Amino acid sequence: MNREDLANLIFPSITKTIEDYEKEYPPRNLPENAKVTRFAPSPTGFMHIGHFMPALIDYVLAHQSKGVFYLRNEDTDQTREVEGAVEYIRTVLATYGLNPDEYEYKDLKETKGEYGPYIQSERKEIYHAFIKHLIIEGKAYPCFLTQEEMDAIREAQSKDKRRIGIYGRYAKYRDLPVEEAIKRIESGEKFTIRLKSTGDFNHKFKFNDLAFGELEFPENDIDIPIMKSSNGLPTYHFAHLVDDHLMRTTHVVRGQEWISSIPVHYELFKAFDFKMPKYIHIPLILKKDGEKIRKISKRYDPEAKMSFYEEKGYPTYAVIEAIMTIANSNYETWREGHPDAPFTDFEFSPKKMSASGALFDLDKLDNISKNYLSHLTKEQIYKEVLNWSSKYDLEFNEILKKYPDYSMAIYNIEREQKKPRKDYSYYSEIKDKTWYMYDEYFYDINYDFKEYNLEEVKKVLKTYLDNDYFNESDTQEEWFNKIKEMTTNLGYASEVKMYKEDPTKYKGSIIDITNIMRISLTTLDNTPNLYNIMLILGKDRITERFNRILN
RNA sequence: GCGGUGUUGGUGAAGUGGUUAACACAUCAGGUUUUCAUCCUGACAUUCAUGGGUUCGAAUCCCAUACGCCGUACCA
Repeated sequence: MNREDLANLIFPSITKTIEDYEKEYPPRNLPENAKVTRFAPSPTGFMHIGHFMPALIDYVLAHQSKGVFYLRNEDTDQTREVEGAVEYIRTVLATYGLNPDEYEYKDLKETKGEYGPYIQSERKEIYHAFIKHLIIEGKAYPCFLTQEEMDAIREAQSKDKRRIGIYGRYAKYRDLPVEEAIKRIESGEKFTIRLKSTGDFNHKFKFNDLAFGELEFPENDIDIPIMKSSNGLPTYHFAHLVDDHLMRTTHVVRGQEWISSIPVHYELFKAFDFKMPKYIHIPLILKKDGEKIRKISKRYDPEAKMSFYEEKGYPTYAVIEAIMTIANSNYETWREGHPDAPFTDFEFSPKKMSASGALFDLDKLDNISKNYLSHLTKEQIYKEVLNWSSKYDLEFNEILKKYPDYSMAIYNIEREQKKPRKDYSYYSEIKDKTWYMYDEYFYDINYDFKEYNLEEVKKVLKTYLDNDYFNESDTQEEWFNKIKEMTTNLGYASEVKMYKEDPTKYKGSIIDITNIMRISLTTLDNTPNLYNIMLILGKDRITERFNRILN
């Protein structure tokens, strides 16, 4: 009996060879230097910013080289799989405009691309063919170590301060005679398939990472599992090898946490004599937690999840900008020179990527977002808030639908000018800053007139109404002159300067008068320009709101 | 423990032997304005983790140390 018998025993139905698959998935016919990238998430039901960043880079790289960006579903760990996860990933990608060129959406019964299946659990026989090949070649073997035995090994190694893993003398079954292995398998013993490593831990090799530059590692000498006994699916490492080779991936973009797996991947590719793709390991996104710095976590940091940005209502543009800024240090400078260019025009350079992890700065995001929103038209803002509120604030959504023009007028305050106001950073903030403009929200009001006593407040409001000062056709100057007139009549200084020169001569200044009016109309002492507010509110509302206080 | 990798202000960072150590965010101060936001002006690392060296000259080159982070699963 030989290794071929062993291989046939383990994979009786596998008839295709790796050469068959080579032919089935030939090199892609793409322009020179076109990059083939992939986004390969596990379907765990959420999207972490640490996954989104590589996806964004994948997309940029593929698109600016006229290559291919494909989506691969890495569902080899079915215990972690969550229903609807792929659908969710598709939605997030679509939201940010990162639609893959090749994919497989089971729920939609939609597939695109010639290099599928794009779902790992559907590629089982491909992996098996590759594993079978390895077994025949004597480069992989069945291992009968039980979980308990492995735990014991680990414990002993850790106690003796040795490297942990199944290697050297710990790899008990690597030289098991074929006959023996066959006997055990035939008797129904469980086994995993391990790589028969040929590496020497004391021998180092150099590896070039596009982001980190030259790295040095000891060779892998661990007989890593390549096929799980639990479900016959390959481990990540093996699936990476097979899929990225067959799908003709040219560039693998992934988080820095994978850097330590390079020796394993290096050996795996060597075992088949396949060319390795280029690797771009990207920095981790970190989080400052008090004094400590750690990897951002979905559990403790809401901003780790992409849903956070969606719920809060950050424009996708701003999120992409913020992440690009972290990803490539010269992005901001580029953006200054190309304010209207799509981000895909930016020539992404892995070399310009910082090697150390970056703290994600929400203040910076706010700033980017604020600037972006300030340059939208009132129609655009309205449309976006409408869209956002339709998902996250139905009540507000109803009000917006009821008063489109009115709402747009609010958003337009000091907007159509060279340097527009910057009021909002995200859509959920808009309601917080405009609620008082809507009668629907303007009830059960508690006014806080600060240092102004109610009698004085009433006097001001009454004077304004009695003189019928408000006229909707007044220019801002006319409107203001009337207020000045009232100010003087009531014994206040109509110019702040005058008041400052000699405060004893006046009851206060025009600031006090406008503030009293402002609080009366909005309950707030800081709002956009009062003239604009009043113009939008209109005479009836002004009268009604003033009278509310007078009575 | 072992392996890897990193360390320039509160944050993202530029910088590769000679710079006042860019730029942006944040913060603070002053000014403009009817408040706010905007806007304008200014401040904000004598110092590049620490200690040694090399050099006329170092954040930049070399060595050591410290610390951070990642990995070390039949998870990806």
